[in-house]
Amino acid sequence: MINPFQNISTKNQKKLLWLLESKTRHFTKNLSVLDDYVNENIIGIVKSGRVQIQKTTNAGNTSIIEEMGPYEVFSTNINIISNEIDAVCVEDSTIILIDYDYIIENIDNDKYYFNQFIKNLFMILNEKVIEKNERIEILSKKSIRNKLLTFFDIEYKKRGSRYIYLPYNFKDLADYLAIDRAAMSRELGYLRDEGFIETKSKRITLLYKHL
Amino acid sequence: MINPFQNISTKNQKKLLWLLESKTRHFTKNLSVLDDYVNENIIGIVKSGRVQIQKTTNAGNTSIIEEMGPYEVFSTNINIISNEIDAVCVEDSTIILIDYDYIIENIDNDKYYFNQFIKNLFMILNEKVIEKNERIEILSKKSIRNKLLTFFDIEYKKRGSRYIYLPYNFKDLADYLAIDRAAMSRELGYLRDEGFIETKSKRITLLYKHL
DNA sequence: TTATTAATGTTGCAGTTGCAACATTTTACA
DNA sequence: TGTAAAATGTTGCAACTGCAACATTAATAA
Repeated sequence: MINPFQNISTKNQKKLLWLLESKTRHFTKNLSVLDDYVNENIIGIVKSGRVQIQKTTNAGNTSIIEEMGPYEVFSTNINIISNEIDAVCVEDSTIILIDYDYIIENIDNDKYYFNQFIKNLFMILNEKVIEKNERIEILSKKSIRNKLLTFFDIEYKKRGSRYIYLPYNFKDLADYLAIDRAAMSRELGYLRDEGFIETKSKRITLLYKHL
Repeated sequence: MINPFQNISTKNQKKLLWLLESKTRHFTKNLSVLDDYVNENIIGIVKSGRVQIQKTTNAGNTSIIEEMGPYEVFSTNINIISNEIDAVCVEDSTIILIDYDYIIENIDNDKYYFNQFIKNLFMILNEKVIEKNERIEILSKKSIRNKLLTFFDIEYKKRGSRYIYLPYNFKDLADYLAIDRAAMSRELGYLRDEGFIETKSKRITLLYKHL
């Protein structure tokens, strides 16, 4: 995880935030962060607390897409794909809000801290693109089984371990894979029966050779 | 589309490319651009010609994910998700190749042209993320009908027109939506029968009210 | 023009999936 | 510890979808 302020001194951080006319706002638990900025391009940096990117289905169910802590970055562009998706504080939080256009249109290109900040954001975006690509690769598979196996493959390659610990529950995994939870549970059962995997609580063990 | 060299003079472009130790390579038609750089993070900028991001299925069929002309940017990180995907020249092309790490690790942060270049890349990445999000939103829908309708919605919002001209064929659209072409054709037929859309060659007209 | 190939449309069918409903297990917390 | 709530497992069923095979139409080049 890349800190958007890495290689920028505390003193310069302040200058930077002033230069970009950023706003630091406190949000109490359950408040939506970007509600007041619906049609703007806002970059949010979590200073303290925790923010969840949530999706609310038309049935009224909410699911968690992502959860972020201090110095993680979100934005309308990166995360808020549709009007079903929102950024919500799950604790009292302090968020730094920066207008994307202020970054792009700023002409003070000679400030070291400004350029470093953009470089950091560039690196963060690069990571986000990779994550999005992973998800697209999974979602492009046409069966639940292939979605699961692709997910396992990616996790295996990332962590280099046959043990996958889910940092969320199976409902959230099903949402991530865009499949029905019950159908996923059924397919996991088949994979278990066929000896491909073992599951114990939130840990999945990959038993197959061809990895 | 953002030119990665926008706001950088020709003279400074040369300095930049030298600073980043970039390589400008010529590729004849049908050559793979990133074959020699499989496990590296390479950014490619099309200088002349055309490059396609292609996917080859295990059955040996290739489909086009994206096509790019002069001053469009691709990279292993952004495009080459899996080893099924490759960047291939469809014409004789000249490509500028830059190592991602050279950009990140460069310490000459005081060069105007360097900072401007990163800013440009940041904007380009931002656009790519938006595109990826669009695709994820579509792929997350559970039925072919909803995938199509979501695709229509996004196109309508982007272009503001009820006419959608496909810049590719229906097979490529099916690949983009990650659905079977025949099943898509069937569903488009239903949508036609139910009066939601009209199709004429590669033009789709949206007839429904709730847009 | 005509021949050939590519693109698109159509359809039967079997397998997969979403959905709903309920059972069981785990977790949270009073 | 006990109890309620949440998470997970299970299953029948109808609908959807992928697949294959073939028909039709459009595009391309000789």
